[in-house]
Amino acid sequence: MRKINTRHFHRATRTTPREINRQIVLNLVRDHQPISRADLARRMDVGRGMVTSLVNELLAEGELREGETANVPRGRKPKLLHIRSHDRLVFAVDIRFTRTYLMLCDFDGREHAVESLETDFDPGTLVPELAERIERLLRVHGAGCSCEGIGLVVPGPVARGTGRVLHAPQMGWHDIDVRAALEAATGLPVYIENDSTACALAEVWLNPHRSNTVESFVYLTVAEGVGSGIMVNGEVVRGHGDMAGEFGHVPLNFEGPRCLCGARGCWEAYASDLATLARYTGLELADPTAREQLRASQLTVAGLVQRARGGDTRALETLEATGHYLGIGLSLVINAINPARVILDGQIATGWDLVEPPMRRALAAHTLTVEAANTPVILETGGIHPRLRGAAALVVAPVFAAPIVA
Amino acid sequence: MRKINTRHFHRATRTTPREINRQIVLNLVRDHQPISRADLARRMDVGRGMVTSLVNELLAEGELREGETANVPRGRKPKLLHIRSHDRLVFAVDIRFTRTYLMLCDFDGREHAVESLETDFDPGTLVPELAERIERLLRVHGAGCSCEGIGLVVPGPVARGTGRVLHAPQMGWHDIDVRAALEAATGLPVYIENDSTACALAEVWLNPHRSNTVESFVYLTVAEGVGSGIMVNGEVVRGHGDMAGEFGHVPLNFEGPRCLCGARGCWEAYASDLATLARYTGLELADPTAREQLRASQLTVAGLVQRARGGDTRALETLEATGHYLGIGLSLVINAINPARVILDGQIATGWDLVEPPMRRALAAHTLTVEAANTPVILETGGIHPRLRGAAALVVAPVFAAPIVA
DNA sequence: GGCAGTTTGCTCAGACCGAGGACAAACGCG
DNA sequence: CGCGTTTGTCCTCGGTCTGAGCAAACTGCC
Repeated sequence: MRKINTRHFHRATRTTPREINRQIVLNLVRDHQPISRADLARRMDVGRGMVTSLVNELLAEGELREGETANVPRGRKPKLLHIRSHDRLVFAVDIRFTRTYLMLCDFDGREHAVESLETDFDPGTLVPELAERIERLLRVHGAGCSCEGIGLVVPGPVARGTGRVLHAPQMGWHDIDVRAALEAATGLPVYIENDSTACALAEVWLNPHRSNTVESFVYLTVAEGVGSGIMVNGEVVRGHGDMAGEFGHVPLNFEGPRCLCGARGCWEAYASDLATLARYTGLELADPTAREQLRASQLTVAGLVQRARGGDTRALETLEATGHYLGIGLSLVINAINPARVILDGQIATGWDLVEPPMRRALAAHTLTVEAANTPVILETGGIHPRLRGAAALVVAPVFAAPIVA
Repeated sequence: MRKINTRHFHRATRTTPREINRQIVLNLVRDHQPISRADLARRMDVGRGMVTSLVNELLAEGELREGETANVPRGRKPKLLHIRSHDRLVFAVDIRFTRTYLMLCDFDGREHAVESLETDFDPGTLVPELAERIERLLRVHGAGCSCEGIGLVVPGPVARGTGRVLHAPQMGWHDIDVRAALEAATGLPVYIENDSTACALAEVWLNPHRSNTVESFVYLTVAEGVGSGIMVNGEVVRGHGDMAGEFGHVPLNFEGPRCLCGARGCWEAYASDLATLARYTGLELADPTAREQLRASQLTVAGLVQRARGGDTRALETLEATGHYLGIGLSLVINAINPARVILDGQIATGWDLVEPPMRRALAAHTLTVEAANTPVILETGGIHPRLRGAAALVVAPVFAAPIVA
């Protein structure tokens, strides 16, 4: 139940019903392809005549494609409809601290080519290099195809209106307009979003397996830090200053250990991979030299899981502690948002059988109902890097999104 | 950008544009009344002809009312339009632990009559008594008026689909269907919601003063416990199991003091009125006899504020500590949701000048940007009980809500 | 009082689109 | 080949927006 904003609203015109039904057809084809016109008419509860008219429009626009005819036991054989996806290309770019990843994929998110490069923190160097690679990939793989745009994922909050990167401490970026720069350099439309939010969007827009009825979930990324993308009522939560989803820096214990952000007892300081490794090695997370030592040691959480499985009891205890803290942080997420599920991405997932029991115990202690405590946690198994999928989703989503009315 | 749910969607029909524009007219009149047809046409950017047609429909349905003619410097004088509100009555019912409040108001939320009764925990006794009082009030005050429905607010989560009260520990209710009972007893439509959510809804639907463009805020109620209603992207957050907004039981410090819910270090255990008083008196919150002692002492937070102003340094320190804990809890809310503002209701607001500085310091320490740390906190000054206004909003909102399409 | 200019509210033809029925095409089966 | 079934298209009808045109109402000025 939404209130109509009387300062900024979208009046219905003559063409509004068609825009709405057009998008419904598009989404029905996407979710049930291949599908016949008659089947669409049944699912939409309209006459076949209207479907014909809508489909013809979408075929003319190149959104749909008519495929083979189906074999049915009785009657005329239907011509099946598909989303036109194989010759529509999308670039996904994931800018990270160490390396920047670049994927060329089609409209279904199917990977065509992936490459990566060392991240240059200066946008003046990074953007031209990206543009050059994109142009080359398009020449090599994009024969006879159209390119719909570039999805760009950055490690920090992005201003929704302007597309400027507000704050990316890892890159040393403050209020940088990479989007406009890349758009100018390539001539393609660029969509930008912060990493966690993009992963949540990918879960909705580029996940062929899971049901589309889940309208609220939290996408949690546990790596050097803890990031989260929030989906509520079917829409991403960006917040007033585009700073929502910073669950990594909620205090679990305001008398706890120092976090990199300067505060005490942030969730990150307990449950991130760095925190887990620091606990195992006995190093102090807030100490820069200790962090350097940690990096040099080549120790990873995945390695810790292997050690634990190999009989290293201290590794096991460390992981169990991480599970406990993960549960306390999750209790906070669940008490706040009560999502239908939590999706977890990170190396910690490789040892989930070790981590989950203490996590569930902590969750049970800090949530109000058993249903909340049993909120499903789904491990991200994405073959493709989830963030690249998120970047691709940025380009795909606007095409299928519900029209804005009222 | 919302994805269309292909299992459950709302197709556009011939009448969809009119439904949309009808609601827009209704909302424009509500926000700018009194307003002329010509002015509506200008605001909507349509011809005056269409406005005439829409308005005639709304007049016939009794949603609008034609009032006096305006005095304008030039040209024909317009006939001004109003929402028909004075002869449309709404009952608001607020069921609380000690007493149950009952308000008769009009469609603008203007109070006509208020009364209260001792709360009987047995719905079999409470509902008939409510129905009797509602019938009597309608006889006395409702001459020539229609009654649009009853808004019912309860202290606990409500199942969105069925309207059953899932869990109201104060009342000893578990999975109780008060709504159906009251509907059967009165013959009026009953809308039910939990108290915090209803307060948030009232802020959107029954607040003539504040701008309607704020699409995300958190309504915080600090009393015996800490409750919260969350508004994000213009819609209330109920969560998957209708348990969202339980910020009161997020752990601030998992090694902290025991909370009534059984866990340790809940926000409630630090910042609720009971927690503040316990800290002042040195009593243990988790101990039932201490709680009884506290109740018997007649000490309130408002009283504590007076003592602090009178020079009681320990009262001042206690309030400042509460401010500190309030800030830590709010940092959590702000890191998670990043709302445009926080609305605060509770006795603690009477001493806000004492409480805010330590609150802001704690907020600054635990949020990532200065904008987030400076999130405005607005004190609820509602003359009418905010929860009664929330109950009334439940009846009013559906009339003005945007239609559901796609 | 009469006239010009302005604003409001209403009417009406035209265009767009959904609703629903009619019909040809395509196909399997006896 | 005819029958039944299913698909896809066509066409008319009615609801809604669109935009122009017009009468009504009002002020100010001559």
